[in-house]
Amino acid sequence: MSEQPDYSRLAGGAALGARLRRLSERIDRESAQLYAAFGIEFEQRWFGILNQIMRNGPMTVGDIASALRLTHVSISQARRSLEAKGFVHSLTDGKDARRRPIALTPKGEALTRELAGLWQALSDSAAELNAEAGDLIPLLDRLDDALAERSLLDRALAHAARP
Amino acid sequence: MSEQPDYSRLAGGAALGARLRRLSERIDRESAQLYAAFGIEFEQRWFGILNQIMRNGPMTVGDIASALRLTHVSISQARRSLEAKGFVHSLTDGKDARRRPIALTPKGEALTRELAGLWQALSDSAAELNAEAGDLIPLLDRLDDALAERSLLDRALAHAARP
DNA sequence: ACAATATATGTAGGTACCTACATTGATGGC
DNA sequence: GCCATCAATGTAGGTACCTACATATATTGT
Repeated sequence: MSEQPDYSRLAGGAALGARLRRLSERIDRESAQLYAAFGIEFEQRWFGILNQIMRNGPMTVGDIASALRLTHVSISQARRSLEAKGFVHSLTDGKDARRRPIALTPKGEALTRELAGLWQALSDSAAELNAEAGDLIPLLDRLDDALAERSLLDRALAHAARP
Repeated sequence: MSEQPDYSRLAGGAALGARLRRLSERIDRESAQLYAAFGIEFEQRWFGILNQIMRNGPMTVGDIASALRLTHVSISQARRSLEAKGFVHSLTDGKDARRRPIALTPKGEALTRELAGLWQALSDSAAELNAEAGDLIPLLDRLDDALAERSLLDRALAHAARP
């Protein structure tokens, strides 16, 4: 079984989703390995949330979800695990009892300080990869825009109607 | 909560994994919606496997895994569900009893014929998106190459060592 | 005032992958 | 010939998301 070609690569557009997934899996996995190498118990899905709270102070589930363009469910689930580990706690909003803003605990603040170097290293490495790939990121922006303009589903329905 | 900016986009390299994941989730999800819209019970993860068998005839789990650059485990799990639905069946290899090549059943062949139009529509739509994004795919190739050259983990460890 | 509706959050269960480990069968050295 | 090792596949359990649905609280119309 010597060196088979990469068919997802050959397939072009047909495998676009698979390729994006494969790359994101790899990046998430290697990020996890980096934390493990330093003996830090950290889940990559926490990154966006902690990053938001560090920038903006306590934020609600809904606000974090729309900032990160994820569902509120993902944020809610991540909060539960962050809370279980003691890195965040929930505040109460005097005006609206439905809102329970997420805030860092002292332990959470210590974690963000401990991780600052690794986050910088990951960010630098990603920037390096982006440069070696010929500045991929602006094209991801444009793909986001193209999908916002017209969804893949809409496009595919149109193509399927008049093939 | 009017129109928040997309922070994963603003974050540049730091959120590269998250962005790739978000895009792949979206593409997978909308593909699933397309199949559902036509009342066809099809899981997107089956695509690469059926595509390989259609091109090459019966293939083993291991060969499909290396062609698609996925683990044998993913292929093995997908086989189980494809087999349960009656779309594929397992052959025996006279020379090596460990190998159990996966082959299409007549029902599986009928499925591939039924889906040919939708697959073409998805492929055309992805090509259209790729063009609107400024020809993203060659840059994904280069990102794959850059990671093969030196992993994100290696790079991040180096950056972390001398910040 | 209060029902109808909208918003914030949560739970259950699903998806497409993964790592770690187990099992079975082939193969090479002695 | 047979044991050690390697190769092909499978199982258990995990990850970072998701949709569909449920609950609690606020807001709006009459």
